[in-house]
Amino acid sequence: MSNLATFAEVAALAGDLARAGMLRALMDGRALTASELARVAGVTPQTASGHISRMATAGLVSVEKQGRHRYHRLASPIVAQMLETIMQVASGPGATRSPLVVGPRDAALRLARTCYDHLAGRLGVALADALIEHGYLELTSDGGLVTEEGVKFFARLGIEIDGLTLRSRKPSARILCRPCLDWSERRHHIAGKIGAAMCAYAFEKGWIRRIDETRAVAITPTGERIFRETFRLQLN
Amino acid sequence: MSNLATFAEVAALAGDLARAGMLRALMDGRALTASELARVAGVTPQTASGHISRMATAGLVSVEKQGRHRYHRLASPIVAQMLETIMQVASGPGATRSPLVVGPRDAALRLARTCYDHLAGRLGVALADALIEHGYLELTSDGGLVTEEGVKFFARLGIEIDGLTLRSRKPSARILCRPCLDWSERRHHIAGKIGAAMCAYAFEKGWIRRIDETRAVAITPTGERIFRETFRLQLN
DNA sequence: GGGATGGTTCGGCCGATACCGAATCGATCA
DNA sequence: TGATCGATTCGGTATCGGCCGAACCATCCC
Repeated sequence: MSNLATFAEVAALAGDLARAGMLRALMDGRALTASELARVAGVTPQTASGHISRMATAGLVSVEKQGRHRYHRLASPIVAQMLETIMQVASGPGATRSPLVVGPRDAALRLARTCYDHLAGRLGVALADALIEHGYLELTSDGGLVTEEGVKFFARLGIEIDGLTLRSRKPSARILCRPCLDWSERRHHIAGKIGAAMCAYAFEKGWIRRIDETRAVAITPTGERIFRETFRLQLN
Repeated sequence: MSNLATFAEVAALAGDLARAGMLRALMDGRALTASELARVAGVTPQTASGHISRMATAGLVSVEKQGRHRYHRLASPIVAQMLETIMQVASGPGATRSPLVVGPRDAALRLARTCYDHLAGRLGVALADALIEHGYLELTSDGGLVTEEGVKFFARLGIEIDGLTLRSRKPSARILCRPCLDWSERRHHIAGKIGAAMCAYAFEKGWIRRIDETRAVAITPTGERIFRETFRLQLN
């Protein structure tokens, strides 16, 4: 087959608790140093170094030297998608719904966070709901579609994709979004190109900002207004 | 998080060579007995039994008792999609393109096979190419779309989805296909609802049939004609 | 019931690997 | 140039988990 050994190797890499922690930390698309990865994984730097080099040779993460630091990030969106998909399976009906104490930081994560390059959490799900509600977007389990009204809506906002405004494309000819199951909400939110573009735009316009360089994001007063008035969504 | 331990558990389950072999064997959507799984994995029945029970409690496979046999299948399409995605990462640029001797059975697999519930191999890729070529289908990395012409084409053939003919649906409102990277061709073929429907239809009409109860399928003379004349594709 | 077949449980062996301490390499800064 | 900090390499230990042999349970058939 497509080399079963390689398949097992990749899965096994994600199957170690320490490495899984590192990969999860990289899920937001940012690059982290080896020591940061060691810290999030709860292991010593030398152990982390070994893990990282294995993941790098397997093509899971890419390394970029910068002075005496080494920045690591997920090698490609495919890897992020793989991790998401494994999460979906792990969150499935078989998963033991452990009550699990929810700390304040976890609460922030549940409210809004980045998921590789797009938005997730209550914000992400509510955004998806609102866009679908108003007929700007349609989602199925297999893919998604921006409607003609959606094209106009995004164009009005000035959201660009691949350097082109949506307006310049044939409306029905492009699939730009992909549903992505949310682990905290267990509902779909918007990934794919449109998801990434919306997320980037929200950061750029100051609607949201990162909390302490984590995956969690806070909604700014401006964002609060925009999300309520323009997107007509209410978080609670 | 969405319980990191559960995530690692799932990945680790796929990360063992014997279990990976079993999962691969189940990828075509059929149900296999414990002994069959033991054989494909190259382990003794008692070892296989342990593997199976672990995968069952984790929600990767489901078990169905039938007399003194136990039939195992992938617990859900999500699991199949996870395996596919891991394959994609494993087939990535980092993968050692081992020349790997190709046996006759492997050759059949490369020509045409099922991939969970849809068609893959040269046939699957050629089919996707032809449908896109004639404007019946559009694919991107994030999803796919059946065009209006495609809707008419499938309706003419009589292919139904979810019990409804495609005709009865609004053309642009449904995304029914999902690209799925082919490990042998390294190109996309058609998964999702439309992929599953086409595959089932091809079996039903006798265009293709299974070879020795494996994933490999043979193209019948009828199928040969249909694929050439109706779908206008040439395999070689 | 007795035999055959599919499947599972138990116990012990053993190889793989995650982990850390200590030492080393490389780059930055005083 | 020495000091510092990030990162890696090496060696040794301990644990985890895959594997099989043997025994046991369940179902079907004669």
